[in-house]
Amino acid sequence: MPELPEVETVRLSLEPLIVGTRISELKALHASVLIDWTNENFPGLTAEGLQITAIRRRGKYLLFDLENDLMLVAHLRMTGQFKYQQPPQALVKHDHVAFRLVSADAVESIQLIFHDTRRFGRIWLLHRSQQDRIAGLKTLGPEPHDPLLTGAILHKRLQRRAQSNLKAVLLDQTVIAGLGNIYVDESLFLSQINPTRIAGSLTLAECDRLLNNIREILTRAVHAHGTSIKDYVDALNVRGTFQYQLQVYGRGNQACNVCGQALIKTQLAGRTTVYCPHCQPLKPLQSKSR
DNA sequence: AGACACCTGTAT
DNA sequence: ATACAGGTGTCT
Repeated sequence: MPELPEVETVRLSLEPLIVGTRISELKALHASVLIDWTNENFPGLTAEGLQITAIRRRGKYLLFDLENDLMLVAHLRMTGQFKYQQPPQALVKHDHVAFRLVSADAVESIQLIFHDTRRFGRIWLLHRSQQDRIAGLKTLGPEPHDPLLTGAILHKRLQRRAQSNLKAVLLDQTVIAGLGNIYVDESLFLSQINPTRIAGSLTLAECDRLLNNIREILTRAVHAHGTSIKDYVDALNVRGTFQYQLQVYGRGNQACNVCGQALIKTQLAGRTTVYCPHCQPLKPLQSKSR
């Protein structure tokens, strides 16, 4: 479920609650969800007893920095969720990893649960030096808001997969980090670019516009605390509200909010894709200029 | 590039 | 019973 805005919202909700706390217990309730690499190269190192010094985000990954150069890296995939529970509560179905945290003054006992119905999500415990072993993290493309990323650079990155569907290329995390099915469709709609085009066909001007609109959509979505269609909530069980601003995602066959024409629903790159055939024409309407 | 796999829940 | 879901890794 979660894309960049949802992961960022989880990060923002956790940051004031857990940074500075100490992990007193880390327990895997389902073995496959917690991947512990510390013993392979750093026998004896454990997360237990260590303080959480920061929580960062890279693409759709959450990075918890611990003392002693250890890290916890988490990916929520489709239905993963962190639950901050203070006081601690009884475990429920699909709770897979349980943290007990102790506040900096050692007074409060906090429970942090990784809960995931579909169990696609993962948490890695590793030393900083082992980060590159997470292939998806190592090969991650630029952050959409990286000031070094420009329309020209996006254009160049699209050229590397020039013959592929634009939709597929924007979903590729090695091209640009953090976009998923919702925000690709919304960004393309705002940019008036047809998702069925091949990536190599975008002009430099279109890449400038697209990057600006990706940033605009992601910024708005973070301000709205993400999109909650079904499962997604932040670490305090709060739903986002960006679903009320969606223009195309989930609106197949409905009327376009801009022109009133029926939105097209199709499959691209194996994913349901919705766009407006009038507002996102294959041939730009205004391309009379030269 | 595309199919399939990983899982479970929900809607039709 | 079948299709589909906010993601990604692997194998044709």
